[in-house]
Formats: sequence, structure tokens, C-alpha cells
Amino acid sequence: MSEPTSADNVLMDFDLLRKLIVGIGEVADISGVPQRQIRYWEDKGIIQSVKEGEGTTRKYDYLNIKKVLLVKDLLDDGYTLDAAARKVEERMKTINEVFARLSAQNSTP
DNA sequence: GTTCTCACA
DNA sequence: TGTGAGAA
Repeated sequence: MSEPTSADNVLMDFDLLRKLIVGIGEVADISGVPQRQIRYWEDKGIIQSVKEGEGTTRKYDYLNIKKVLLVKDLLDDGYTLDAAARKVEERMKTINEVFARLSAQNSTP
């Protein structure tokens, strides 16, 4: 009877994204970017990794994966790491606002 | 399974 | 800029 509304749908996707944290291997496989390159960008400061507990294995959250995917596309378009990083950061600003908005709704009973 | 450094093109 | 290999 209760049909999923667009609002409920977006919340379901958001819940999935904020829980989607995988290692560099998964990101490299899904993003198609060699693990070497992913770490390379992270070293440049284009993207950041989240450390899990004490392990040294860096995990990448949806936002980081999005950056890798975005930077890869930008680089393929003829952009350089510096140019791609700038565009990605601007895009992250928008995504961050959406995340904060969804986070508030998800945390609001 | 991941991470680090060194070196090269 | 991106990758190779070895080592821990």
C-alpha cells in the first residue's frame, strides 16, 4: 500500500552510499583506475582516504570514490590533475551540501 | 590484503 | 604524470 515516494527513494540511496566504504582494490576495480594512481592522487592531495581503526588500509568512502571517478573523467577530457582537482573540489561543495541535507533528514525521526 | 620507497620514462 | 618492482 505505501508506495515509495521520491523522498524515501533518495534516502534509501543515501543510506547505501554513506555505508559504502571499500578498499583501494575495490575502488580501482570499479573506477578502472590502478591502485598506484589512486594513491598517487591521494599523495597530491586531490583526494583523501579514511583510515579504519588502527589498520593502515585506507578505505575510500562514496565521496572519495566520486572524486576518483570524476578526476578520471576530467583527466580523460584533457584536464590536468590541478585542473581536475579544482573542478572536483567545486563539485564536492555541492555534493557536500546535499549530503548534509540528507544526513539531517536521515537523523531526524 | 594493503602500504612504502626508489627509480625510470 | 604515471608506472615498475621489491620489501615489510
